[in-house]
Amino acid sequence: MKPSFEELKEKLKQRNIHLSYQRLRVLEYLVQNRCHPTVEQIFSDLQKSISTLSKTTVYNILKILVEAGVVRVITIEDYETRYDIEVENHGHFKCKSCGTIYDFNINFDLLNSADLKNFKISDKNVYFKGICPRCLSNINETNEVKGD
Amino acid sequence: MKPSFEELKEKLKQRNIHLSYQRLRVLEYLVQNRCHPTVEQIFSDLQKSISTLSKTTVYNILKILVEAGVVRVITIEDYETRYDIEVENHGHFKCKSCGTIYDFNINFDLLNSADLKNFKISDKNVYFKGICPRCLSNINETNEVKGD
DNA sequence: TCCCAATTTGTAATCATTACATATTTACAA
DNA sequence: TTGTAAATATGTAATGATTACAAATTGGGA
Ligand SMILES: [Mn+2]
Ligand SMILES: [Mn+2]
Ligand SMILES: [Zn+2]
Ligand SMILES: [Zn+2]
Repeated sequence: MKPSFEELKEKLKQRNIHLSYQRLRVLEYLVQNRCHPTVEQIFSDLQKSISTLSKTTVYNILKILVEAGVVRVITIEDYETRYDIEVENHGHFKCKSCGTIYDFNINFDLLNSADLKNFKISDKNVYFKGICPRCLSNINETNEVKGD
Repeated sequence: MKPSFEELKEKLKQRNIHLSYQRLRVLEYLVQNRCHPTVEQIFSDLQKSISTLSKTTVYNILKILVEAGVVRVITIEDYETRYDIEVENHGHFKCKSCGTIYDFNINFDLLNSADLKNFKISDKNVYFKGICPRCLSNINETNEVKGD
């Protein structure tokens, strides 16, 4: 878990993926910004320091990184695709109030279903939605009421 | 589970949602087609018998049904939104080969994570991907090889 | 240095979804 | 039954994310 930039570079080299400047910067961005950013966030942030960057390049690179297995796609909402540098199994919780996506650990071994006995499973995603503790306490403060 | 058309109509009445002809036909379609159809599938199939139907209407109705809690949105892939008349907790498996989305039962009580102790959870989605038994056997036949 | 292939870039095309104005239907009172 | 306002449906235009594509740039080996 928590793959380092160096480990990821090594993994890409092993898969014969050339480490161009743009690819390294996108990879570095994802390592440093584990908030599950959108393409727009990655592009607009990186463009500040790479003025020639094209959004098409960001799309291309993300596709390559996903195919290489070092990035995973998060589709909690049908209107926004997000990207995660952590590819090991973990759950995602999206707060409906502030929009933050939290990681959480769950025992994926307990997720076995007899119904899938003869299926070959290659990807597992667990998406929850609700209200995060920070927003819950804000709501309580606003209402000036203690408890639920 | 397996909500009947009549039960769903009753549920909508209770929520003061007028049962217009188009709404009933979309509801009926979802009850009869539990393959998790896309808007395009619902629209093009229904248009055969409702020639004046508008795709905007299908979008509007699905939005209302989702808000009323009788339909759930499935976002396994970022490029296609699907709809499910079964809103009780269950998992979804998408076959990467044939595209079929299968339902499967899992014990959602086991899905608790200590990390979410103070979170208010309102929606739980479990999405798996892989190859279904039918496609697995087709692949084996094609290769004329037994076993994996 | 020169050349070829990989990579990046910018623009145009695609396509699902939404916005919005108009048409139709429904509910209900007179 | 008729009139009227609100709800619902329709059709078209606008939006916005993603992809397609051709041209420009880069980088490594001969
Ligand atoms: Mn994550
Ligand atoms: Mn289902
Ligand atoms: Zn929050
Ligand atoms: Zn299949």
